Amino acid sequence: MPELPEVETTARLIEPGLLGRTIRGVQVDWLRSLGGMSRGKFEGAVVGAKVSRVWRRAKYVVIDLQRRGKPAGVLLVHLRMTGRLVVKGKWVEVPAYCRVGLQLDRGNLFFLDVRKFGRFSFHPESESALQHLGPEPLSDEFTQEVFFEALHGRRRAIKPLLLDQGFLAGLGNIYVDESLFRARIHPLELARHVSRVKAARLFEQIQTVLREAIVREGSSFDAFYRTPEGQPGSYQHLFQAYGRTGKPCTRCDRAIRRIVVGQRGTHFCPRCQVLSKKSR
DNA sequence: AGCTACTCCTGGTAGC
DNA sequence: TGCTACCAGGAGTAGC
Repeated sequence: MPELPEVETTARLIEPGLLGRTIRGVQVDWLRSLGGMSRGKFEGAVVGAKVSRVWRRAKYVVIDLQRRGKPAGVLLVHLRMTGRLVVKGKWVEVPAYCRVGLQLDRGNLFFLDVRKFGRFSFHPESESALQHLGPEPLSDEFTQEVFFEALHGRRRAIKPLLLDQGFLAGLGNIYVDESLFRARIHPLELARHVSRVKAARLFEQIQTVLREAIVREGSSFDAFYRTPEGQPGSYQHLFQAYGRTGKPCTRCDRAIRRIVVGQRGTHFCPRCQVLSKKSR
């Protein structure tokens, strides 16, 4: 499922086909993808606008729009489970599972989404729509010290906390499991009981996992995530925990266990990731 | 504050 | 073969 590395890859790969393009028309095949806006309002907001920038914040692809050189709102695209963005050239038949399409002065942008959880929504400006999000894990403002202090005040288990986009932006189920595995921290360890040493390890592993996954253009292991060019990512070959239930731990050979934490499948090594007594 | 349960969705697959 | 039941899950929300 698309998390920070997959969304980063998507934003990077669609940008060349969108930059400077003007939106000529819209096609909406699933109204709820617009996140509550009517078809007519959406059309009025975007038709005639020009794309000035494509970037990523948390798990959102952000498409900045302009009119006559001035900011004219943003499109926020959240891929959720099965969303994809694809830029196609001149003539196309509409791809399967297309929920929203933008006809451009050159080419088309399609939002495809099998399960319809994703969103393709217009906002007058990005700040208020993105203000609920925590720090970017690869930004300068996110430091070891900031991370340790933030963990210190929380009584929640570490995994649900890392999945909370208001605490830290961009991580999802896969990269949380991988980061906790590499840092040797049990997913149910209470955040306040994560020592300074372990917090430093987790900080490093979160950044390492994300950077490596970006280089590999994300993870593809089922029929869903593909880059906008249709290629699978390759980080799934480096999974050590996620989806490896029953397989040997790469460090100690013990079988990887699967439990459910906050309704999410959670994978860890019961020997390497031990729950401290305080957190039991 | 932070937990659980529920909702939204559908393709794939296991079981019969 | 063809059917049903169940599974995956990000984020928002309700209720405790």
